[in-house]
Amino acid sequence: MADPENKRSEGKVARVKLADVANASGVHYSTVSRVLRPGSKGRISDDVAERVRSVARELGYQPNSVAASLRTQSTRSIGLIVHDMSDPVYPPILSGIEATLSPEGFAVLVSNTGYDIDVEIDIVNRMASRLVDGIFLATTRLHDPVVARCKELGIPLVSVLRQTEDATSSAVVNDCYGGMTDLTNHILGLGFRDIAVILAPQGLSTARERWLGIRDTLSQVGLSLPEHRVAHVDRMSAENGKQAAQRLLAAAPSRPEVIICVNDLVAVGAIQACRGAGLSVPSDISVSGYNDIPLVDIIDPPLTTVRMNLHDIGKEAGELMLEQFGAESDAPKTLRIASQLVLRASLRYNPAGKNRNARPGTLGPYTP
Amino acid sequence: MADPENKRSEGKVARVKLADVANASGVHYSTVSRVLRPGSKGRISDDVAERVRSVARELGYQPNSVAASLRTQSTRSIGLIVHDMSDPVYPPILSGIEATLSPEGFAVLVSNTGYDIDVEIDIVNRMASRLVDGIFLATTRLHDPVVARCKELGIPLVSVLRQTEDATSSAVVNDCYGGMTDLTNHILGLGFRDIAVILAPQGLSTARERWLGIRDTLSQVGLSLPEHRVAHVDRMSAENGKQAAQRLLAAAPSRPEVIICVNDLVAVGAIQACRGAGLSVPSDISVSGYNDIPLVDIIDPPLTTVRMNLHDIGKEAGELMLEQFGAESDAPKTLRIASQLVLRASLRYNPAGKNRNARPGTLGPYTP
DNA sequence: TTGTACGCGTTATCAC
DNA sequence: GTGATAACGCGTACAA
Repeated sequence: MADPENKRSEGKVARVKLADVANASGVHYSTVSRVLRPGSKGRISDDVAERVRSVARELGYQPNSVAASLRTQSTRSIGLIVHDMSDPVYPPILSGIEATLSPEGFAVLVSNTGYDIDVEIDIVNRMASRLVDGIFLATTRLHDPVVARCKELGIPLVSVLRQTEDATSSAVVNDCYGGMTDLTNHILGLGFRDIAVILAPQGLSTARERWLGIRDTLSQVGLSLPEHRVAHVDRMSAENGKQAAQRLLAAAPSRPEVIICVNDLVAVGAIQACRGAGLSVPSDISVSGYNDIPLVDIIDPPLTTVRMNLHDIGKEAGELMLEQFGAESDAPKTLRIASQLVLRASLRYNPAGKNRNARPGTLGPYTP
Repeated sequence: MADPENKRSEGKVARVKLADVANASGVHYSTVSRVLRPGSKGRISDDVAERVRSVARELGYQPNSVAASLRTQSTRSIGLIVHDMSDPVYPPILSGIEATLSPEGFAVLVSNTGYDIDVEIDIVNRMASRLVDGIFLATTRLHDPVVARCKELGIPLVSVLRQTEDATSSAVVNDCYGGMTDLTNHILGLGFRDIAVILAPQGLSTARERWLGIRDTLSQVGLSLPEHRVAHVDRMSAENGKQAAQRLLAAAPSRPEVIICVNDLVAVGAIQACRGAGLSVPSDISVSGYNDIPLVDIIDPPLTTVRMNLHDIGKEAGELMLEQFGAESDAPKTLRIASQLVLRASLRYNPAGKNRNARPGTLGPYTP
């Protein structure tokens, strides 16, 4: 049924190989190999090289990289494993990876796990079978069996976007801690004091760093969040964000001044929930996100968020991979790419927001 | 520098191969091959099969698919070529492709062309070198040298989302003509008569079909668009859409009742342009899009658009590819996947829109 | 500078 | 049923 081989041979155009070029050039095929591979050992006389090259071009010779791979034990292909490419954070990473690795002749094998760990393990095993030269893992958990499996298989690994707790493998991540710190400081600077958060499961470095960034910044000014100002989502979707925000609004008689959300989709859901509760954003309540995904600049209201430099993360991850190939056994590195605040209308300090249930403030004014 | 081979061998864990399993099992490695491959020729005694299998498991044998590929001339890998994965229409197609092809053991090689035709040709050549079993091309133009190149190379090709003029290769596309026809009929049914459009370059089947859908539907009720109601964008971005809409609004003293846009991003830009001109959408002017990309349901105003079933397009494309592998030389097929109207607030008929410059209507009421 | 010969790990086609 | 053996196309140490 699925038998590509048939079709290929049925293509009737027998691929031209080194031997064909060699015959047509009157030299041995090893000579052809040397000519066509820049950086092979012995030098070749210019006239032979020229003749071979022109014959190769004429015959339309295309190297068979499968045969080369079998010989060299390197496929010049690398895997990229993501939960779901439909999440807009991944495509820019892919293009960053391509930016550094395509010029080096690498191809990228992309696989979606669909958030299924068993699928993920299976993908790694298949990629190992295919002898990928390395794997970019965007799904890395703080404690990750998949990372362990890659080590076991001896496959060079670079985590992107997230990192393991022990940081024993290389990674390029966004500085989520710094990003959330900046955002929280900005929020405090505006005058907000009654703050709520919607968090994601703490098994990922992104989710955790963002939470720690908030918590530490608040505690520096003596603030801590009561339980009824903290909500959680299982997965970062708008729907989950909406429900979490509804829980927040129902959890206490007074509503918070601002909801800091773990990412943009959750924030979008939170905005919807506020609307549904008859609240206006940002007149009655403010909302912030994280990621700056496309279109959040033109939703209603435009979302205040934190932008990651995803393309750079991909580029740097590519560089790190190349380094791993080169070095004998480099110590694993973790690169943290800075993010930047993107201020938009969803966040505005409104001490006298209409309908606002006053809540006795115990804090003086705060200056950052 | 970039020398994956080093690393691999430095991984010191020599891969276990057929011969290793054979030694440990006391049989010949060809026997091991037969055992491990369901559907090989000769039958194997159950006890040998069992022993071999358990030894293989014990040793952690992973087949080397590069070696297998060299032998079978099939890599069970396929390419997916897109302009830019960041365009949200592509990821669902990828996951559809994976849905049909992963279970069959295929891996997907993804490449972004960055809208550069030379890069695209290069990508095809590289994929050919890698002996991909087939290519999914999402960039297909009505007259496409890349499609020709694939034919020349004898690589099975399935276009996704777009199709060539002559339809000489297989494709799975959205029924853009039907989708735009439905939308236009709906718009006419609401009472709209003074219609403007923003079109994309007609070198792609999607852009052309959408335009033809509009044009034919209008002409069926005796309408045709004057030049000042037609604008073009070079590329379908929000920024370009904004500029095109500005040109439309400046092109005539009266403004149109509705702007039908070639896709959602362009529509988003058009909405911004209308805002910028002091117009309210949809009170003063309506706007429609095409694609139903994420978040357009919650922008202001929510966008009326047409949804394509992208995941299905990918799935069917996978099926078509498998068919091509199986059949000797199937006649190329073009599958058209239906789309559906998604009605939202950006489109509302307002005969007496405030500020509206009346324009003498010469048409009676229209019933669809 | 160029040719020889071997091996990369499989699959497939022979024998036995 | 199972073992031996020849490809698959290329890279490279070694010989010439």
